[in-house]
Amino acid sequence: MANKNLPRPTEGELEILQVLWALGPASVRQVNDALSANRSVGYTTTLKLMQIMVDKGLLARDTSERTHIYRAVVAERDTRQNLLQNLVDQAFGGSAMDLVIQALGSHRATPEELEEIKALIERLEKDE
Amino acid sequence: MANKNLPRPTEGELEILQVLWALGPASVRQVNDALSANRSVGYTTTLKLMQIMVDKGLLARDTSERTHIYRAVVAERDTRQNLLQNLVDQAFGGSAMDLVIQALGSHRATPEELEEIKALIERLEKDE
DNA sequence: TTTGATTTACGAAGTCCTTCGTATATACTT
DNA sequence: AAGTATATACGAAGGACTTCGTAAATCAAA
Repeated sequence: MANKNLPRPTEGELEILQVLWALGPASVRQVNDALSANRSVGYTTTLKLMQIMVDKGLLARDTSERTHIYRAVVAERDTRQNLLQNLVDQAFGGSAMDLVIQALGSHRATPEELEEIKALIERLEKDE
Repeated sequence: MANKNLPRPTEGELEILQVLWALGPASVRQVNDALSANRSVGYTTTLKLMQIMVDKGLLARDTSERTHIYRAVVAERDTRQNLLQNLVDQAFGGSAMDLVIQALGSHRATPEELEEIKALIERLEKDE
């Protein structure tokens, strides 16, 4: 029975998760190549971080071949949810709606996005 | 001209900022008492953290009396904005609207809040 | 086969964050 | 005045995070 009380990923770990969410299961080499497209990072740095993430339970790996294949254990949506909840609690006094209002007010949204949000609100109001 | 490139506050620093935003300028004793209402924290721990925050430019202090009085240099709204932007960049691929949609969909909102958000959207649509 | 490339494992350095003990100075109380 | 309480300053320990060097094993190429 897997323990689902996984730790919140750090910034560096989040970068690796993004890559694995995009690529699916991948080797250290593949992840490091993807990270290297954005910034300079040593191969063993990426390796070490991914090994630590396995220890933490954030990643799992297949070691049946010489080149180990890693995959994300945590889902992107769940991770986003945890980080969101964390920010709401820490900086918005627990009010997710305060966060929504500030995000809406300070970031440019396209008309399509605004329509999508309106539709979502309609649905929420019906559920009440 | 003050340099406004202030660092992102840590979790512990954010707790102290919340207190100072609520109380206004206050002593270490007052801040520590407020923090102690929620969790056990030593007086010198709070003192040290607040001194570090002065070094970083997050707080300013009046040392004209024996008991120094500290105040937040950064505004609550600006800090929220920075943390929000950070989360959007790190976990939502830069899309603030993806964040809004996830927050709306996964947190309970009161009808009043939904009305407020709808009104905000109406205003945004007129500005387009 | 020998050489070079790739991969994993291990450990250690450096930084940042949190926490607290101790020393020193100042104010208050009796 | 003596002793107690309160405040600041300083340093250091411990943990977490990031980074990388080096060693050992495996594979590929000359």
